[in-house]
Amino acid sequence: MQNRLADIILFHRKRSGLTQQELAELAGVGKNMIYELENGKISVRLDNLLKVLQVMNIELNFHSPLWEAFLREHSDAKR
Amino acid sequence: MQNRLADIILFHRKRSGLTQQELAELAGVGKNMIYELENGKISVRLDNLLKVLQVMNIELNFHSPLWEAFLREHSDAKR
DNA sequence: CACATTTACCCTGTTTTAAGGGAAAATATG
DNA sequence: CATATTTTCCCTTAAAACAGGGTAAATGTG
Repeated sequence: MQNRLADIILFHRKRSGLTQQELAELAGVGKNMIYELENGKISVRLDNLLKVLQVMNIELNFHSPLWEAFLREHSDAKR
Repeated sequence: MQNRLADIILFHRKRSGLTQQELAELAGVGKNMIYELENGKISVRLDNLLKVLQVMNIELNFHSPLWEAFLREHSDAKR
């Protein structure tokens, strides 16, 4: 389970009952891109990755101590 | 705050007191790449983005209902 | 075990990112 | 207000991703 991204993609695709080809078409990318993604390539383009994630309802998020503190400060305005 | 990634990068860079140039050098990418990242370009290469995030201690993670359920099931072995 | 489907992995041409130089515009600082 | 620093954005060249075709290997299924 070292390369997480590849696993997540594969796992979701299988669960969705899609072939690489079908997922590629749904996401609007090439079939090779899906294959490479599932096989550990990390030099893919971010926009393409995002398309694939969207199809399978996978959310992407960032966090760091600094950013969380910032968000906390600025969410006070909401409530 | 529509384009989150750009904001996160900018925010962290400023907090770190780095110029685009310096961040680029630390991450081992070109200066233009940092500029573009901070200005909403999302067709950057994932490996380059990861390098930048690492320098600033920003974690990247994925989540989806399916994946969380899976992790929960398999974390039982740990305890 | 035969057959159908899917995946792995080649190859080709096209398109795009990436790096880094340069210089004007914007911003910071004495 | 003058000057130094930083950012924006143009240009060029090289490297790499991308799409999609093809086919053998692997896997699934009757």
